Amino acid sequence: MARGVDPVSDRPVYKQIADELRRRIETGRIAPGERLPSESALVAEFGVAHGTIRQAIQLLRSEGLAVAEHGRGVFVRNRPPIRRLAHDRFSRKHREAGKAAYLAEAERENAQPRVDVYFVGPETADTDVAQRLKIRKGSKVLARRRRYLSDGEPTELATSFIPWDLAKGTPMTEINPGPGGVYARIEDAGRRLGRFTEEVSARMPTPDEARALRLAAGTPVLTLVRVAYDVEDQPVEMCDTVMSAEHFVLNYELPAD
Amino acid sequence: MARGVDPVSDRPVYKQIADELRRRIETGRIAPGERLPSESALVAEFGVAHGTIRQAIQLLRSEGLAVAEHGRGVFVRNRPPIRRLAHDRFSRKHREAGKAAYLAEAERENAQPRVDVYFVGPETADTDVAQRLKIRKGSKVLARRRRYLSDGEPTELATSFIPWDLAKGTPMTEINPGPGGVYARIEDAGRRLGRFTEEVSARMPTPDEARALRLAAGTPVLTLVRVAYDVEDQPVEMCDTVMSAEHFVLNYELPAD
DNA sequence: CAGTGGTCTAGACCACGAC
DNA sequence: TCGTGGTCTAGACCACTGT
Repeated sequence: MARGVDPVSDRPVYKQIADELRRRIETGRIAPGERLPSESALVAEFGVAHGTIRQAIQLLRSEGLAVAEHGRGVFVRNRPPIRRLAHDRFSRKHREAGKAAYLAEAERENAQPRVDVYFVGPETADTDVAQRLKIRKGSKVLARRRRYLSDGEPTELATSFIPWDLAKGTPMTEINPGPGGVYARIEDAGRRLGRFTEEVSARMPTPDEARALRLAAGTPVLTLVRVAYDVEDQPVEMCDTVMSAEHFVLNYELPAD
Repeated sequence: MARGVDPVSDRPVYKQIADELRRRIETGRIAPGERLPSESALVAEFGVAHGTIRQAIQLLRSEGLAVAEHGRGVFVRNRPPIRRLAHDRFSRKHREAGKAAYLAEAERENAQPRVDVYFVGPETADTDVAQRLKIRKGSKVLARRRRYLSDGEPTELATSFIPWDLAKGTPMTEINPGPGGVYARIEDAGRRLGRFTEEVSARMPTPDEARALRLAAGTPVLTLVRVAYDVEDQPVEMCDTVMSAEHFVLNYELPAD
């Protein structure tokens, strides 16, 4: 054993090696974006087996400190710039200016926005959707499944559900719902919006989500379920969102009374 | 190779085994809380090496589907009941009823609340704290570091910072700040609260956080930074919170205007 | 092509929990 | 004590990236 690892310590060797590499990253000795020594170099340096080095690197990857690229090397993760969702994201003034929320946001961030629309069409409401929209399970709803990208990098998967009676025959059923987005069309249909509720949580992504968001292993997702209510407090839309946690900080404001 | 795994497939064997086990979990063939077959049983069943089985199980653990207990076995994770933070968490009516936010919450959940106070005393503001409290970096602040538990299970780590001029000589500097909590004492000091902002994000825990919250490997944390402002919009407190993501759903309400 | 990370084997020994 | 998961070795071969 060459340097830094104590084979008789209680702490497993692979964790000691991870500690040492983590130290190098945190002190900037290996800067963000730089490559770690290759596995074989680390085998030589620490005098351990290939598998042990891989365990150490696996640990750093699960901590989100490093990303491996097959055939190229293991690199120190450079944290991408963070997007901030303001609490006025759904303010009427943006809708009236003809901007959907994500466009208003992208403009503020000077990022190139893109939306991949996966599916727009009728589906039947499952238990969760039905409960939140206060309709019967199995009722027809309009589903809009899409992926948002910023400067080409996927940031967010979103699915909206709108009661079919409200959506049918309107531009909501089109790929592009027009200026101001779906919320503007809901107001066009005479349902003035009153409030939104949002439920935020976090978890590890499913394999599908990790692929669609191009997430590195060990990156969690933020999940957000938003329900829009009209001024009579009837739910008119719900939106289920899965976000790459690294790209987002969600901002909220609460009154003290 | 016994069943289910195709050694010539593109998909690595360990992933195929993880797929098969995931299927058993998702279909309920192995119910939440139940034990998976032991590693040696799986070695026999799939006809692969020990290390390959461990890779498969590692994958399930990183997805949060299974937890390993040394010497006992690997168990299907049973999702714990979820706590919900209402948006009226900091309403004046709770404060006036003499309840700190977490107590009002625990009461609603019928859970046994506990707080471990790690430290209460003066510290100097770092860049982030100073910026949010609009004070000079290095200024003296009161820090209150604590851990919240619900029915004995740790759920949340929180650190509050209060400008020293506001806190000194008040019960805020005591372990127990009295009925209604720190926010009630801030109002006692003549700074009526006007609003709160909250910033929510998610990430993987540091090793320290994982230990203090007794997190299973592969469980992310929600982080929340709250700043309290008085009616003159001066910041009076900030609170940095790290929560076990499994235990929390954060609820917010947004106006449409 | 050489060098990188990714998968897999066969075996050894250790540490923990329950009986 | 026995069965469980955890660590580690030494070596093989594969898949991807760059030149």
